Amino acid sequence: MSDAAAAPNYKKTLNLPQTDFAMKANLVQNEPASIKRWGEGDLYGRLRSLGADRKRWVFHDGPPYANGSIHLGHVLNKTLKDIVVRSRTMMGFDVPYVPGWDCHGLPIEHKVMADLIESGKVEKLNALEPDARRMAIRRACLDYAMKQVKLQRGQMERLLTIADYDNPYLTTQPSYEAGVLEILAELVEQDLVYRALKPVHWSIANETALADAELEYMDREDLSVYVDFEAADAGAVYAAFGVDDVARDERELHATPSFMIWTTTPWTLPANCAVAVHERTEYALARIDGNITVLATNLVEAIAKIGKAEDVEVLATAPGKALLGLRYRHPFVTDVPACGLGRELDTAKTWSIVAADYVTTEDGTGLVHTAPGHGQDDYNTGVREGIPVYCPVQGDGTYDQTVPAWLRGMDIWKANEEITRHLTESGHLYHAQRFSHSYPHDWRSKTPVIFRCTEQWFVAVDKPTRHEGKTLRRLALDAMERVEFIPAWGRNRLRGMLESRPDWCISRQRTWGVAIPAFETPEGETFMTAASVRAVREVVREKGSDAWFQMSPADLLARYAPHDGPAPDPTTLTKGYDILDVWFESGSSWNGAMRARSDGADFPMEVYLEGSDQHRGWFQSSLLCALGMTGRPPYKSVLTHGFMVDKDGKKLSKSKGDTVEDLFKKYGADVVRWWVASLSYEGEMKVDDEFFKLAGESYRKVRNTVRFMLSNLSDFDPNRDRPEAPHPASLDAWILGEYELVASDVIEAYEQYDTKAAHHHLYNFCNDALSAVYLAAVKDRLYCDRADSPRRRQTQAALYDVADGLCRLIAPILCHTADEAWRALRGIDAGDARTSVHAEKFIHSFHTKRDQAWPSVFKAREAALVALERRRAAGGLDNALDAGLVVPDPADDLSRFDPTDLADLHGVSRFRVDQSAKEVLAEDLREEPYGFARCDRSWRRDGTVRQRSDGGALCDRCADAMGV
RNA sequence: GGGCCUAUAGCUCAGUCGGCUAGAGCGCACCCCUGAUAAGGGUGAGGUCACAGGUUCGAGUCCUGUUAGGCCCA
Repeated sequence: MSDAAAAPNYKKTLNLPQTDFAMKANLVQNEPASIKRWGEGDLYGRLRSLGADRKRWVFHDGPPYANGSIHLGHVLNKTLKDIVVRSRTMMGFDVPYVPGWDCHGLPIEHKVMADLIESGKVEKLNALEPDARRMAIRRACLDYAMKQVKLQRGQMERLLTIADYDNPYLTTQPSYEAGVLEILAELVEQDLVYRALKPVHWSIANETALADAELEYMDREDLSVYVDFEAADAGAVYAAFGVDDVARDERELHATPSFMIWTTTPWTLPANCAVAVHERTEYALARIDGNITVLATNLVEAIAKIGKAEDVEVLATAPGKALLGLRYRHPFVTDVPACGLGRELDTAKTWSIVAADYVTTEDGTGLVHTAPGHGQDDYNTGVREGIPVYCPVQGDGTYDQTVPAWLRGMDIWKANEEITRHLTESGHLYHAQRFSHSYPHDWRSKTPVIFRCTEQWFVAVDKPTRHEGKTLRRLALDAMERVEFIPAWGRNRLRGMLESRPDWCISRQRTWGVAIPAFETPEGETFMTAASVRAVREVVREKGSDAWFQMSPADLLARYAPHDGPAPDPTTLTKGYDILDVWFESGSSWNGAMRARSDGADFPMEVYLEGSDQHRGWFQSSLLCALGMTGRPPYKSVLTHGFMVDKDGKKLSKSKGDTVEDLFKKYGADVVRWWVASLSYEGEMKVDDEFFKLAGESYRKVRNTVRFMLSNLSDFDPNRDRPEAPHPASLDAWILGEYELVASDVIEAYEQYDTKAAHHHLYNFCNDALSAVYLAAVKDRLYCDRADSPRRRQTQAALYDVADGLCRLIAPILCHTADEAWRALRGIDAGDARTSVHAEKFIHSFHTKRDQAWPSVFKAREAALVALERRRAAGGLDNALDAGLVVPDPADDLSRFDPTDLADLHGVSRFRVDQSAKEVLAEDLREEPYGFARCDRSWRRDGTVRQRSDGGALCDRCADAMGV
């Protein structure tokens, strides 16, 4: 009975772990096999066919823009969506998921035009008739967009997302375009669509409006002028500064004050209609070399210096708020036409002081020259205040006939000098100087662009709709109360934007999009009614939006029925060439994609899930479109996520870091998804190579845990070997109970879209409950018991159930690994593409009965492990199997448990309960007077160890297993 | 400049209605095992809860301000 005796090598007699499920995941190679298998087995189609008796839960994909490779933002968004879709499916819902792409719009047109210019084809193009030219551009755009869709689709599939990729919705599909025009018709019918002026960047050289992407900012030197606008009512100005008539007399303030403005575009002065101040800025009534003028207090000194003034005095100060409503006289204009289509004008406000919060005192005078026809800010102010949106500049850069005679027909750049000279002569000019600044230029002609008002189409948000007579804004604000926002602050954010948003400008002067089907009569009247839009819609439904560019007005209106109302003779009409804002298109997806495919059944959708930038974009455009047509919001819930930042929390630079494809190659999609699931997506998320490495390590922990379970089930057949339900005090009952707790936590987390919590619970279950506790404890019986011992089979049954349940729980996140593991567990043939964990439901419970005293066991265990560690540190007792534990049990909780189970739970050879003990005693079994020998096979110390017939020293259990 | 949001251990995150000594995991240190082995296990050290005020018997939590950062506007 000596430990040192040469004993047979028992390793081969153990039931050691065995599995084909590799420790090394090799995701880069194996994930594509899963994708292929899911495709061959038509997983998406099969999930739909499962859905016959399931409740439908419709997820609606926001369409990414079809341009370029997907980036980390797409990875985040698509992974979160996929986790939602897969988890809701496994909860037992029918969750269709139609992916979409936003295919129209400027970025694509821009790219295509740049390519055409580069390849020299643009000359040929320009020689074509306008419609033929537009069609040539459109064909090139469509071609480009389809390539991008194909590229992105492949990358999204590589991310292991499941969707109806063979049947996506594209904003270029005729049926989709018809759905867009349907909404437009509904809005037109309610008289919500109107035409009005709006400032745009305008290229004089090309006589066209430009988009932001077509601008290049270059330095330019302009004449900047400080101009005095004479007050219309001197007394009112003094009063605003608290200087009453008595005080004026006393201080001999008889001069008429002026308001001093500053501008770098003197050519816009003829269009001046107001002066803006900031309500909270302090303004001074100052005397500068005899002239009394109003300007921001903290700029008085600097401006006096610029004009080389010698005598400067601040007479009084007042907040900007006090100046509001004061009138002034334009230095050379006496009449402004009442222009500003679509809005009532308040002519009394022309040439008065108004408030604007963009006014600063960083440069200028603190009083901002406001020409609503020539600037975005100015325009917004003009619209808000009801002052004219006056634009006397024509497309060729010359003034029209509404300006003073000396300016008519003059080129605006020449006018800069002329106006300055005129102001000098009339005594309105305080100072003029050259000023160098960054100024937008036309990217093609390299000439400076101007802001100029053009006619655009708008959707009114403050006009009554047919839905209880409420305005779109009112409907939208009301809807905020009914929609669920995750996180909740999304509601406030959207509400704030809805409260302050202007009417929606839905037109663009472009080619790549759905044309606004407006006609013009020979008299210059616009013809667009609900019926005419619907007539065109029917043509578009069949032939696509190309029809607008290919067909005559008469053919486009062929479906226009007489009872639709009087219409102009179609043969006299000409077509308009504005296209719809792409946000109007994507905002119609609930109709053009989802309702169209379900006969109207899939509305409203359960959830929209996009980045927080979409509060301004898709969440809002979808909401307005849906409310306008149906009176209802298109979604029940809005879920938003934040953006990626670098490891220091700074904005992510586009050029830095790995591409998405690099990530798939370096880590595999499951690791990337595991990382995404761990993020606090509601805020900013830090991204760095280091985090993917960490995610890889924690992924491996999960994978190894699953692998260990699988490897101990190689000889287990659940149909053949499953015993009765485990005893409540057994380890197996404990782990099944733990599984049920984690399943409940994880499923609840999925329900609440809390991927981080799901990730956390899953990882901790693998790491703690399984790896550190249960699997460590049951190793001995799995390895050393007779293969078919009831105790071993009991544990295998628990392992099988837990592995089965766990594979399902991780499936929405680790969709490749889960399927691979689950198939290994079930022994599914590699060629069988029709079986997948993703078609299964979550397992909530095994109806396990657990002993109430388990918490006491783990409380005692904590103390016992500390005692054991102390004993080890004291020296001589390194191997826990040489140790025994004597544990106090004052409440008599532990006696119901099997001492062997408890010993296994602590990794020791013997566990004894002593009700009277005060503290845990870790004893060295080698010092036992009776001699606790070590079993050569199980390495445990046990009173039953004896020399056996095969020459080894074995415990009874091992002797039985060996049959000796 | 405005709206919305974020800040807790070296890192990623919990922390409910304001209430015991602020918790996990990773990492780190030390140790064990060598029959999960490019694995597994144990113990331990880490925090002025961004900063400054305020409310309260009591504040990580509520209020105000500041700083840093993000999204959207301007």
